Amino acid sequence: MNELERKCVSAGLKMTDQRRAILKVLDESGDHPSVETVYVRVKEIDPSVSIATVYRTLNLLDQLHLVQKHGFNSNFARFETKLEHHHHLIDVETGTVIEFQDDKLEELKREIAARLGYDIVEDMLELYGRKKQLS
Amino acid sequence: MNELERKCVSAGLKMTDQRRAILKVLDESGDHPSVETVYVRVKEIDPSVSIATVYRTLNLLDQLHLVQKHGFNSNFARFETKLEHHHHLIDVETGTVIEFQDDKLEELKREIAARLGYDIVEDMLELYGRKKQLS
DNA sequence: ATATCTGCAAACTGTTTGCGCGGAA
DNA sequence: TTCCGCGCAAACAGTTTGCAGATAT
Repeated sequence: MNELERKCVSAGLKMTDQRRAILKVLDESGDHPSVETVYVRVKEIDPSVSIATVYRTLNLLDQLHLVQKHGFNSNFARFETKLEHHHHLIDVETGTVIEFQDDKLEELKREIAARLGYDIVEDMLELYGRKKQLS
Repeated sequence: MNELERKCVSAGLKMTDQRRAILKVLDESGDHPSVETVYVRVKEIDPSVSIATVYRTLNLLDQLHLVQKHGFNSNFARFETKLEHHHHLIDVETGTVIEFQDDKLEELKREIAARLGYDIVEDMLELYGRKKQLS
């Protein structure tokens, strides 16, 4: 029973085979899979799972804050299980995604929002960059 | 003939009544209207315009970099004509978008990217917030 | 026992596209 | 005259939902 599963149980969710399979996939995914990708991976474990269940479960986990739902400027959602707050730098040449975190940035964001009269509920910074040339 | 219209002509687009109406609406919109909103505003000028044309024109303008297309964590696109670099704070309650710019932020982003060995090509910060309560 | 969960298929939403007519250049 | 652009309706993709049966607790 993995961490995610434990949290689901204590959130009062019934632990079905389908959910166990989905949670296993999420737990083992180091990337940012789409619903379709999660679905494909889940079917390798249990081919009977329907995509409707994947959608329902993913949305449920998102509401429980056990996964993070991203838009990534695309017309479909992508998910990650890493819960610590972080941001993404995307290498425009290779598509590689680098995750980062910065305390000064966190403080500055809060400061900016406060100046505008808001409390931050959520936020997202995406840097698109090219590797520096060593000249 | 507004700025947008001039740019369209020099990009080789044919200037039809429909496009003129859409460009006028965009030019006069200080907010970040959705396709539907642009459509409604355009119909006040010319009720015969179809929503397909609004979609086609908006996408065209986006490709020409004459408007900026945003996702804003929503399932529909929103547009703005402001082209100068800035970021957005989205009111999660109302959907209102507030624009901001911050020099310290610009420097910090550059610093973070440099630390990771990158030069920024493009970037996007979105803050989702709730109005502070005056306690 | 019973409330929750499931698969299925149909519905929904935002968006795109093929078609044949019409209008800008 | 020649494309390009248009309105219309159908198609599309991703996602959600009503239903009736199945299952975890």
